[in-house]
Amino acid sequence: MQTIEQLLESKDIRVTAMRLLIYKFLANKQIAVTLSDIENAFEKADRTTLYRTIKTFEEKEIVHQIDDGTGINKYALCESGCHCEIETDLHLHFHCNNCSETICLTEHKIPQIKVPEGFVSENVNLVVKGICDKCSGQ
Amino acid sequence: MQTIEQLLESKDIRVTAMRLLIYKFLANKQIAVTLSDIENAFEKADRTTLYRTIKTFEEKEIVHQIDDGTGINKYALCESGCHCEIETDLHLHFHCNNCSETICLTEHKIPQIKVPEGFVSENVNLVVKGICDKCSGQ
DNA sequence: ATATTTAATGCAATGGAAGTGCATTTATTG
DNA sequence: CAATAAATGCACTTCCATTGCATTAAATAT
Repeated sequence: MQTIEQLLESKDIRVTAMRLLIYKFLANKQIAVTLSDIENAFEKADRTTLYRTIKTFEEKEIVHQIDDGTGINKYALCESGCHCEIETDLHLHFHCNNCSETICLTEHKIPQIKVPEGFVSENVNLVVKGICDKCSGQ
Repeated sequence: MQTIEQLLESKDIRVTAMRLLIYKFLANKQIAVTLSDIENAFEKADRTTLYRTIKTFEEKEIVHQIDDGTGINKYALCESGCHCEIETDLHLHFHCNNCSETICLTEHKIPQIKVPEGFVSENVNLVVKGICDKCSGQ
């Protein structure tokens, strides 16, 4: 079990108080969050810092960005074993039309998609929209 | 073979010069277009008109909106037999990382996606990114 | 330990795209 | 031809993403 500090260092990310806080915030969330979500959680911090922290995490593959079709970028921590850079490991995301939450369905891998002759597939984005378990249970 | 006028009327859309032009513009494109693309093609027209025309077409199921992950909405004419409102008929889209064009792969239907217990799937968005046939042929 | 260098943070501003309210023009109906 | 309804054009607004630059904090070299 490695500490967050060790994890960041192993990815060549300098450890700062802000980064630790943001990491912990993401770790506590089960859902993908927007920059605004983070902003609201850290009102004392500047939005640019939060933005750049997330971008750093993304580059270093600590988080992955999710485009769930709402037009607003969301982010979620990569899990251990989440090789988001490898095509065959992509999981899908579920966006709830009721509560607007976006959830990583990590265990649901995206099936191999065939593309026509001449096309080269590098990446796949799959978002299922509907009603999530919490909302459908009402 | 019905005329564009007849098509629009059959969908309860009033025929105007602008709408005919925009329809023809879309029909001539093999790729999905952004509002800016349309704007550039019709510099004399107001952006709002183009925007609302596209929205009208979308509501009446003349075009479908595509979210290809670039953050910019794109639109493409529905083909005959493109029942974009029916989940099982969804086709996938291909976004070229080289030329940034987005193409409807109408013949490629999206496989049935299983979601966990309690989740209700209403809609699926699948975008494959990579290199398109034109760019890979270089 | 201190100077030097490098990276992180904060502030201000910009730009792109989506969307809305209202006045005006154009088309449709009585 | 008058009355009504919809389409168009203009002016804004809002929201989010992104960048430049000055400042502060951290890491490295001396």
